Amino acid sequence: MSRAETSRRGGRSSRAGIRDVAAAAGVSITTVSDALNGKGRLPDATRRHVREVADRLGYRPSAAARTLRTGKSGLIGLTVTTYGDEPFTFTEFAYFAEMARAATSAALARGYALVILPATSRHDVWSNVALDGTVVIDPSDQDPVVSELVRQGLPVVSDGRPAGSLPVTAWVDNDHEAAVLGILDHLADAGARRIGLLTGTTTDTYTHLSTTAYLRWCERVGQDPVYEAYPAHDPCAGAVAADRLLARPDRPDAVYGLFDPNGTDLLAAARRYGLRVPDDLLLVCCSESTVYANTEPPITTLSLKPRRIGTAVVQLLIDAIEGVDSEQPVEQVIPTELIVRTSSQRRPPRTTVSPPRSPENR
Amino acid sequence: MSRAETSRRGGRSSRAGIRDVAAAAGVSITTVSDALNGKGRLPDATRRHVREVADRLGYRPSAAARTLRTGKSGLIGLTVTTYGDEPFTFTEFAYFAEMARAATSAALARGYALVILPATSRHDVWSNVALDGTVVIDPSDQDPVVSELVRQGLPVVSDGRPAGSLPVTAWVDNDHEAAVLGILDHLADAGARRIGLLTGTTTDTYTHLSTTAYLRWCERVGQDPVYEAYPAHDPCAGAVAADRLLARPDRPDAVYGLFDPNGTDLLAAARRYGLRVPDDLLLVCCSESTVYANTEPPITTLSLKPRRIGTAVVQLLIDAIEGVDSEQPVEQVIPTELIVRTSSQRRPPRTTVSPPRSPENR
DNA sequence: TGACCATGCAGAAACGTGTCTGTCAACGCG
DNA sequence: CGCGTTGACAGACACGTTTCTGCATGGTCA
Repeated sequence: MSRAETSRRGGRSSRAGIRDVAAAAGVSITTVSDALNGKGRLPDATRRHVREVADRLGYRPSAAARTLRTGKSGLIGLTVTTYGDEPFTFTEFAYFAEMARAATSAALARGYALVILPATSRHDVWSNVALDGTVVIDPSDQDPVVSELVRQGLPVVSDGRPAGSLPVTAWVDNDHEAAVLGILDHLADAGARRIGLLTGTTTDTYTHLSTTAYLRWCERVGQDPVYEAYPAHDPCAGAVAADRLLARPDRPDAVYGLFDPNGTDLLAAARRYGLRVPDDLLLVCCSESTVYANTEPPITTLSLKPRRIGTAVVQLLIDAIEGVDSEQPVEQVIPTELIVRTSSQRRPPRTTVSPPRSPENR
Repeated sequence: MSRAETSRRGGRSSRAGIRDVAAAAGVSITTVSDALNGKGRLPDATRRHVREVADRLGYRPSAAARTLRTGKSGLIGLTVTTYGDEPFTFTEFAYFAEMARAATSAALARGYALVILPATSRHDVWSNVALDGTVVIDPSDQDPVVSELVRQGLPVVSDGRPAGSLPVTAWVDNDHEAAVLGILDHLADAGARRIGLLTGTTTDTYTHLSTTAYLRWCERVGQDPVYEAYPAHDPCAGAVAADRLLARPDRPDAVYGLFDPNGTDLLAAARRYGLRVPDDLLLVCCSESTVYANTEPPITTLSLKPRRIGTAVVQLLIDAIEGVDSEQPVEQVIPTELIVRTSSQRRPPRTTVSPPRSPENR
């Protein structure tokens, strides 16, 4: 007791520890711990007394000590794949921003916090933070980071179905093939005769699945594929690719762009070539941005529902962390949403096509 | 030694600890720690030997134990102000996304990781994570979180100059008054006779400083202020406010919008009223989005340079954490950048639009 | 040859918490 | 009255590091 008092380094500099609270309340360390965590069997009077003393001393339990003892840190890693020199692209596109935001909210609601980590990092950064689990966005084939984490016994949940035989604990994804087929059918219904695709050169599963779905659709309906691919992380390359697509001799009369900026790029290219949208060219792109509601004309977009994905990923991960053997499948598919606007309707109905939605789309 | 061996809970489940490495290498714990951290005075042979054994065992030091011992976690909190029910708005606007991205990169480069935390949270989330310091975006007046953190002795650096007497360690901001004055002068030079403002109803310093700068400019040049204010977090309200501004009897012939979506909203409203941009209406808005390079017409934007701000904030914070008494001032002002496009030039320069190239160019 | 220092390494004390084990008193019951 | 049981709490250990202190050894110099 007096030892606990004097073992403090003389000064009052250090924050109050559990020993100080115990001494001030006249009880033992065990009682303090039990009282604050609601664990043991204590009379309410003691519990209240200890809590009041702790508040008065401004006691905050040490997160490091708690983590060391319990083995749980309450931290979840959030990893995004990287392109080029920048440590990560994070929010090149609105998708990541929305997804990360939803994931953070969901984690917070269950008492966890998110740590942003780069996929390509030296081990020192990763091992410097105690994680309970990790969310991986779009893991690449044979991702070494994922393998290492799984080897350490940490749960890993991925946004995007893992390529190859990546041993993730669970994953969440859209049905990209169904989404692309739906869009192509939608465009064909609107009168498109030759549908082009603006796609990427990267090998992630989203690009791959979408492109092969397009190719298979073309084969089925007997249309020659018309597409341009470009490195998706380079916005300038996107504008150039959009221009090239509309400059082709076999110019498409409808285009689906896989990436967020494709809409404005295609619109600008169409203007350069004197093509009217939707009269001469139908347009759809995959985007989470609200700007496409106010462009001239408004552009039909496919939403991957990143909010729902981010939430689902975190729920799955925390369930795995806390050992809740959820009976749900470890693979979860989130439906996409096609927001139909003027750009994909050859004969725009004079009624408001999409009812004025509230900003809150749940 | 044999005790360390048998004290492991029998199974091989647990990860290898420093004791296991020491035993396997035939040295003491001290030697292992020194060898891996490059601390003590050891012959290179021993150092190499220990490192090799550690690698072979897949040894990863426990971040929790290290944090508990050293008092440094390598974690930096990132807090953004919240509106309404959602835990935070994070990336309502591209600004936050860019800023957070730059901050993460800068932190990673110095061996730190960022933890996303909400400003309005119960203490349990905050005290569950051991932070070395915190970045606060746009702290509100008398922010209780900031006060609490400072009281605990943690460095706090804010993005946005702190309102009131908030005791932050340092802050970084733009010179918003100068930026607004520069835009107003730019618009006046382009021939604007009556400049309107689209502003917010919130009380953050950005909105406040920008609005007062506008009002003072109006007073100086003898123009009646023409502005509409709306809750900036509600995108629908922004569209409505833009419409209202252009529907006024004293309709402005130039508008500056303080928030990111104002550009497209104003453009849509102008179209509704048959106003041509820039002939009938000059337009500038504050945005980090690249979509304004490809709108019709392209819109002049003011960039707050969030990348530079995010980097500067983190550098300042880590300097404070590591006790680098930087001789730099604790207040750092980042210059803004006006990206002049067609929408703010009454006589658009003869931009050589790339002519429709022949389809044959490969 | 003894004093002294540099070198290479081991032992043990923290860091602050959660929790297992155990003690002590009171109490019901035969 | 003896004894098992239960409630309320204290003591002590473990979590896995970092680091302070200290011991042995061998070489150098007076």
